[in-house]
Amino acid sequence: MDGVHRVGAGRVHRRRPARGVPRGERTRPGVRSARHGAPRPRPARDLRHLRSREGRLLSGPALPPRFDARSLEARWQAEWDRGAAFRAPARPEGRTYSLVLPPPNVTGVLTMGHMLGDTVMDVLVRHYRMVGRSTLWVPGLDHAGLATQVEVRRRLAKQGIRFEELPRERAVQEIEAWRAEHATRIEEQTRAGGFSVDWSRFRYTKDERSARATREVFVRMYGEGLIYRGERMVNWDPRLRTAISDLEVKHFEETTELLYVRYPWADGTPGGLEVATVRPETIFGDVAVAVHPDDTRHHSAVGRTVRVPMTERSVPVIADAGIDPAFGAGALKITPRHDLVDYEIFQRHPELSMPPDIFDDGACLTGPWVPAPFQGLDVEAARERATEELERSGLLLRREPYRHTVARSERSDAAVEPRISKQWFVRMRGLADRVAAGVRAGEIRIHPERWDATFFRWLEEIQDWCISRQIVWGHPIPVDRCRRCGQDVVALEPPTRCPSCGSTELDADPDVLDTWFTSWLWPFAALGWPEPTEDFSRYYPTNVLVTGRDIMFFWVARMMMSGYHFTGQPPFADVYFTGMLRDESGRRMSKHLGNSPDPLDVIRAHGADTVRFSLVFPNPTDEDGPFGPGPLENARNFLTKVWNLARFTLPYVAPGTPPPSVAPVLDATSARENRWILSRYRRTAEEVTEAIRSFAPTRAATALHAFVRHDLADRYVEIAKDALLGRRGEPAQRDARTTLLFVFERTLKLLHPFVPHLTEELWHALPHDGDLLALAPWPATDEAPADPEVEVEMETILEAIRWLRNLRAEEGVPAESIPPAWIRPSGPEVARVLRAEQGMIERMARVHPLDLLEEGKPQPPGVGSRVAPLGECYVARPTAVPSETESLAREREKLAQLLEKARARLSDEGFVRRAPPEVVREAETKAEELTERIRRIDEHLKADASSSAGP
RNA sequence: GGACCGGUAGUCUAGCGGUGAGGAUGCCGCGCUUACAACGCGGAGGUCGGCGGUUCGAAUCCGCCCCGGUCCA
Repeated sequence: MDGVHRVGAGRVHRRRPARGVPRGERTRPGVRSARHGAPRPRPARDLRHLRSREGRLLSGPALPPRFDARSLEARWQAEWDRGAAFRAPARPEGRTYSLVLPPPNVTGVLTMGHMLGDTVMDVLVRHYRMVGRSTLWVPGLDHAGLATQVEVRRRLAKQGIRFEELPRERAVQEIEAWRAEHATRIEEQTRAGGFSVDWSRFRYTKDERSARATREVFVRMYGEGLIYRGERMVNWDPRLRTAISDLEVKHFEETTELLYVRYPWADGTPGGLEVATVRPETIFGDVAVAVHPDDTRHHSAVGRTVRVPMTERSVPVIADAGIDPAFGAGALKITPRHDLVDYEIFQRHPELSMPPDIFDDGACLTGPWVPAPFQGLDVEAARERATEELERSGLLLRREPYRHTVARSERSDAAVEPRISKQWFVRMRGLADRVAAGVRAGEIRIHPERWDATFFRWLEEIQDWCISRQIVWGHPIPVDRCRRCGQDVVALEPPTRCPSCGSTELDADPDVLDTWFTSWLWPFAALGWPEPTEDFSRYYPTNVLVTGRDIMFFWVARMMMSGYHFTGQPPFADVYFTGMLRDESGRRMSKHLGNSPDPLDVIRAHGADTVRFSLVFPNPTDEDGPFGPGPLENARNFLTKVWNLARFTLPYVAPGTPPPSVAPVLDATSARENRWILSRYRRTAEEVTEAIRSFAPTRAATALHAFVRHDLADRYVEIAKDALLGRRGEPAQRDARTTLLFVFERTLKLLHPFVPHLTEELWHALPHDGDLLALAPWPATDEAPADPEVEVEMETILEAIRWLRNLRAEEGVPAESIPPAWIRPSGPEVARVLRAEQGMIERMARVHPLDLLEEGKPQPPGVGSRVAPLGECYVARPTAVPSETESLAREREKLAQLLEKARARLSDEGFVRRAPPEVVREAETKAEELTERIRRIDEHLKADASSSAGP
């Protein structure tokens, strides 16, 4: 039976009970067993656990000392599935909360970065689900056209197959095979994380419905004039032989050689123009040499003609203000087909005509203008050959190393060849303006806000988007071209004859669409658009989009454009950008670097909850931060703490105890710690709720972590033990038990969005109301009373405990001994509180008896002392120990410095006159308090000196 | 070349005009205590990147510089 868990078979209902309907009979915690942890190294501990386990058996069902994350998580994931807990209702009642999971690329498997985003989304979704919203989280997958084709091409190359040589159909088959493998892995990874997506709504960007949406959008935009076909300068990837968009180009600093080449005068006069270039192989495409009109060095040259080196062609020298006179010798060769700047200059000079292309699709020299010896050479070879040739002919004046930026294709790493080419484009200006206006108006909010500026700048500088790709894998461009009259036919259904000439000879456009041309429709296409589906009408617009900053422009901005344009609404109300994870050596984790571990391995090793928590705490989810053993261990320790809190709580819950439906009602006679922990709980509930709703998951997790560890475990539980065990009478025991159960149960609810599996397990071990914690109501934040007075009082008490413990440690009081102690309170209020909780202080500080000294009474003999803000503290010394003079003197010095600072401020006229009165008063009080404490230290020092001088 | 973001103990962070600059982790000391050694208690550790300025008062606001990162050309 070892390791087998039974979770109340038949207790989990298929459906969430309709709201307002009384819930079914309360369930009792099931009996469960679990594998115990690995054998522990120290025998002493084993003994203790044996004892504790015996104790548990007497008081009811026990949780094992350690939890087995793997079996526990698998079990609850199965329960959630069985209960269809995350299936969004087709006809939601009340408010909805919806979002799409950024569909991961089928290119590979998920990285830890995906886990981060998914965790943030799940925190939001689970919270809003518990709040009672009808939630829909749509999972999906992106066909990632070019990226996937590159991966498959690489895999085939390893088998010695050239992708380009495969027939189109066969190529698509290969890619489909790849997709099938990776889709499974990606789903497995997502499931392992326990993310509450609605798998029944799963979509793929290349399924039939996405194809329809894509086609619809293209046809519509073509009709509106927002899509056009044109001959323009594009980024050409010569390795993949396709155009790519501006965003798919990355710039790198590289050092190459700058050549100074003489273009001889065409009329044979000696000399010529000195032209600097890093690309001598493009000389064959030159149509002119340009200089700046104000450049006096070249005034006489303008209008003359020079011979293009290595050719017999002559070209004019022209003047253009676009030339930088400081570059090289101030003269630039103009190659309009292969450089954007040159192209722009060319367009300003109608006297020039467009030359033929000198490169083929693979960037090898070709065409009528290229001399025979250069025909067929690739860029590298041609550059080398041209340099040699120039040198040989004496036209190479000099060469020097030159640092400049080189454009490379993101996918293939090949140097991008700017090239004039006929492609399909989307007109972006109007779309971008609508988005900018929407974001400015607050229709969409970006979190963290600091990314606004980056976002707007890009929208302002936006260029038209090249959407056609000369590859296999993608949605076909829905255009047919008439072979007879050349007319483009753009229609939803493939046409049979040309509408203008009637010809039936039509050729489908061989190109496919950029993958983002489908992805940008995701928030509504994933909900069924353009069909008027129930999901679309009820769950669109979505509430939030969570993703990495790296696709802010690729995807997020474009989704906003398409959302506004096609649905008339922003696709989501909030955008949240997560940070990037860094590995142990501080490098960013990325697919590219291959330094992200497989999430599935990490989850198997540590458990999904541990991984999730380590991703949100302590490093902010919206900033780059480390992921590795440190954060993981931290999270694991915290979860163990929660587990053990449950083990502690359970024995105090008598069989038949009802679930905590309301906060315990505690009057002023109830133990102070109970009122205190309720108040602290309330503040935590408020903070957690507020933080989640303001997209600050880390702040919420931090608040929970601090509350659980410091307030609940370290303080409340320790203080309340006596009462819980019944040593303080039955009413006190009842109060403590009710309070503990309430606070712990509610804490599990607050923790659930972060660590769903563990909390689900523990919640079921306690009295609870409902079938699944995942569907339980989120705690109302005003359920428990806030009691600021008690919080202040407890602070004083905890301070006293801390000072006494500190004294014990510093005076070398043996751990097992319980010495007498004294406090001389600094005021009546402190005295009142300390007197009221003398017993608590004694137990917690391990002193006995604790007496409060009145003002003027002498300090007891043989004690160690400290002067704390709340008063003087004394603990009997174990034996004769070294004088405390030294530490007291150190303390005095510190206080004296502070006092000096305070006095300096108070004697500053500007401060007294201009600072707000309450700040001045505060400073005065502080100075008085410090003076008093120093006076008392001085008294001690005097007494000490006289006593050590004595016998 | 143009911008943007960040720089707080060994590490990660909170604070964003008035605090004795919080917390986590790591480190050191002590371990009594049947929830927990994956733990408890205590401690040490900081010129808040540097220099100027504004202010009665600056980690916090402004300017310049240095370092790290990112985006755009």
